[in-house]
Amino acid sequence: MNIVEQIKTRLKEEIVSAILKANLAESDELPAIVLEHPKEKAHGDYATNIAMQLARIAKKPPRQIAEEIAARIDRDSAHIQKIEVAGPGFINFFLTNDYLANLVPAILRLGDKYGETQTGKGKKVQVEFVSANPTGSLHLGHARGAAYGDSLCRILEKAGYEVHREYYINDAGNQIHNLALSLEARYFQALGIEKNLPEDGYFGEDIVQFARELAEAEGDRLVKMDEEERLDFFRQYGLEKEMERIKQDLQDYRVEFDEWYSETSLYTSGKVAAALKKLEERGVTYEKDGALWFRSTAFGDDKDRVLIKQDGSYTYLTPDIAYHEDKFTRGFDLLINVWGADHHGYVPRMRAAVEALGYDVEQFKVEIIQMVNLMQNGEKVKMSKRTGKAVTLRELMEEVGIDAMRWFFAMRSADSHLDFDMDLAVSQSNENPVYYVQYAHARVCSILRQGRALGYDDTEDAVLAKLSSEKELELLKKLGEFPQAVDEAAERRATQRITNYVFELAAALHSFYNVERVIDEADPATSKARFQLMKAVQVTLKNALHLLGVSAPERM
RNA sequence: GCGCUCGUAGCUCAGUUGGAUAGAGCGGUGGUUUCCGGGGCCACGUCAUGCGGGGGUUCGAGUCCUCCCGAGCGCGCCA
Repeated sequence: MNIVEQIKTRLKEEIVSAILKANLAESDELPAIVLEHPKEKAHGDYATNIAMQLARIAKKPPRQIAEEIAARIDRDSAHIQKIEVAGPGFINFFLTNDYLANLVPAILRLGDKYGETQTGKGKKVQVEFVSANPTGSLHLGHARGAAYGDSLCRILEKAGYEVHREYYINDAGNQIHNLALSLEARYFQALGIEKNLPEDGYFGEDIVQFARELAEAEGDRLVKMDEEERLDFFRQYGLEKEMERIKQDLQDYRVEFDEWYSETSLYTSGKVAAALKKLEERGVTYEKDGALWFRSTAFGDDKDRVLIKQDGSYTYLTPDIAYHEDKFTRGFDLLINVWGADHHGYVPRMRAAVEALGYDVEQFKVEIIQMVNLMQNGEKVKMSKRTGKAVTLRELMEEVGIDAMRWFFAMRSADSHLDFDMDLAVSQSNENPVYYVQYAHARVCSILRQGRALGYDDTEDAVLAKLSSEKELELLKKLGEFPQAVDEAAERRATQRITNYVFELAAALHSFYNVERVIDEADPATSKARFQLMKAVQVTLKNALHLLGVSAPERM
């Protein structure tokens, strides 16, 4: 348990024991003690509203209850300097600062591990994200989903969860057939043979390029091939090339996956048939108009859904149900799906399927990633200037940089629409939050370099009680909040909790820096303590930025 | 028509299981420089008829319920 958690736990225990001592409630009717971190500094380090909650049970006015509790708290054992009863019955706790001195050595000892918590220990989470069809380049919407999903995974891991990152490849079905036809047409065209793309084909530059490479490598060998054989080839080839490109884009974007799960494999392994059989056995299917239906309305969906079409083929839903059945049988405690906003209508039927298969819907979460508007010169950018098509992930990486993208996509809650300001993202100025926080890190590194040149070091004994000025204490408190920020971000699946934390920590650092001097040769004892404080800030900033996939440069 | 999401300062957005005087950045104004990185810091104020509007639940509502308005998206035997 980290230091701040220890302090809070101790305080809660002390509050409970005070309530019991005052006979305000029996232990079995006691509500959970909530400690909050008041926004107003004048309200102390922690505050609890327990007196208001007890008003009904104890049948006394909240303020009187608060006074009775406050009087019975053992201040010394809970590191309390002062207790105040305020407002309608809040109890405000002002802590002594002695515990903060332990924070710096703890952070230095933990290093990269600082911020890790035990919250998710023993829980297996599977996160499925991006899962873009392998029929073209990743673009803007995928960029947001990838940034969010990857940061979420990193945060969950930091919070102790065992995380499995997965990309579902839709490598079966119509769209792959269309990909093959499109590639075939482009290949013929590359050889100077006229051939049209199918109406719902894919017109991307990527396919033109693949076809050109193929024409160079293979000449007209494929033209002479049997048509069915040829389409098979193009299906395989197109899929391979598209996935290769997607994987490269994601890797460059600092997004990693543990598993690339093939839809086709669900068919070949018999999992689709097995899932269908399970649904039939559970009595949630029926036949109508020559098709097989899933009675999803029995589980809250708007209408029933087709599983097997009249022509005997499956709908998209069917293998997806098999996929989720498979996820559950792999023993995950929680499944998180990150989907684009255009798929939100699909959520009720998938949830219905999860329930119909006999699983707890609470273990199935869908995070909807809202739309992104690219803004440039105050106007919406509809299409790429270069290609006239949708703006790709690759183009954005080249134009605004990975750090800015990862930060901007993580900094807003996923479920609200986002205006991505390209001008701001590329600006190297204080308007740009990602530069602001990276600058803080670079500045600290610069101080550390100078300290080391004077012989300071992280491991020597320093009198950390020297860190007692207002700015130092604020900075220490902010450093101590990191594990809690990780927990909250994981719990709410809210990446913006981390960007906000990093920003606050950077601000606390700059604010300290302007008032206090770290390296002062006239006062080596204070300098040593502050040097270690700076090292702790550097470690924490770096760890927090790492959760976002944003680099922590030592120089800028 | 139905459903989902959203509506908080001039702009872009935070706001933890309902809690005290609703915040941040940017934009604006004024300070700050013999100083470890001035890409910083500090202050001000706006500007919110108090969180789109009305009603309700509650000791207490931006947060929960309900109705209305507005925006986006979705409503296929497509994927």
